[in-house]
Amino acid sequence: MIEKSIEESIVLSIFDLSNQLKKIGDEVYQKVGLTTQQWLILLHLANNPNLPFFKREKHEKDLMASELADSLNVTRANITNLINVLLDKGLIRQYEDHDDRRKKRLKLTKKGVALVNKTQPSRLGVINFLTEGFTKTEKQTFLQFLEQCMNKLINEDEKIKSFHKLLVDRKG
Amino acid sequence: MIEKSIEESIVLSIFDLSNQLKKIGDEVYQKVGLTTQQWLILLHLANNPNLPFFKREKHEKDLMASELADSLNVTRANITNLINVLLDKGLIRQYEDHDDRRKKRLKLTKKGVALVNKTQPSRLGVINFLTEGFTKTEKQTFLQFLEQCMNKLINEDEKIKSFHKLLVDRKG
DNA sequence: AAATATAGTTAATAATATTAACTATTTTAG
DNA sequence: CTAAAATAGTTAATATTATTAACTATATTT
Repeated sequence: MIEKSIEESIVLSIFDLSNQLKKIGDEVYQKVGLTTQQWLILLHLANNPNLPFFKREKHEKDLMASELADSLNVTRANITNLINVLLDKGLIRQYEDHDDRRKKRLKLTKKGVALVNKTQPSRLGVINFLTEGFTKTEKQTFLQFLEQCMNKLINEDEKIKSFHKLLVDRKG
Repeated sequence: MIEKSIEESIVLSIFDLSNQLKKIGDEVYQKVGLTTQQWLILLHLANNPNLPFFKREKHEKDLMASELADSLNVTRANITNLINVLLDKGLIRQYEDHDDRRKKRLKLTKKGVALVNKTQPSRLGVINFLTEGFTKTEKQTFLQFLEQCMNKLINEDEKIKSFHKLLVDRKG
């Protein structure tokens, strides 16, 4: 019998919640012909300051595909495909970086900006509805908690893998 | 320019964190030939009390495929595939419900139980490491927060869709 | 100057999941 | 009590989402 644990409950709930949010997101964005991943790219190009990516690192210049790959935790090849869809739809445009001609930087078009602006109120409406009833302090603690988890996952990679070695070494 | 919002930061962080956790999970479970989804099924069949599913509803009898589909938020057809892999690996077994012959109930085999037990310490090790440094009270508040979000997503479906109608109705 | 690294793309393919159609059984409603 | 609807599971075809590996072009390092 596995024991109750707040910590495991939290992690499993985060998983579940993220899943549900993604499902709902997919349903909504489907109406404008996008997937949640494509949508996230638009949010990045809109410089949404609430994205964890922008909390980790500041960006002066427009983003490029490899930075999006980093943030979304997928391959560059995958980003190429996602970007092509957004280009086709005229939501973003691409231009070459004059300082480094390997790089292509990405920017929302007017149409892209308009779409983000149009959807932002209903996005925030849902988000505020979901999270209402907690104090600002509680929410801040909550956010710190999430950010700590993320930092550890990113910066203490080796420590985490050491836990898993227990599993693999004495297999069977 | 999109404004800073704790609430949006939280939601985007949950998304990001879940993603990272899934990636790490996939890496680890790959070593025993499983995916994160297959792993989650094992956790369900082990009656892990920390799964949101078991907090929402109590289950006396062994689970069946359609209940897993509910919990994982995927189609039954998908569960059939996932289950077949686990059956092939001898980690679970299936038996017919005598009261309702449409139903097939699922159970961990000895091998399945052994695998869950073997991996639980390293899973909990990582989880405790990630979440350390917060008080029990803070963690409880956090969990309540997550559970509130989930409840609203599940029970107040219509309210949420009403936000999105803003988006679709005045399209363009 | 040569070797290595970075950015992006392409083609083939893997994985993950969905839809639709079907069988079998049970429940509901007239 | 029967006909219709609902539930459980499966199968086959397909969609989607993502990865790997090989490649070009450019920049950086040694």
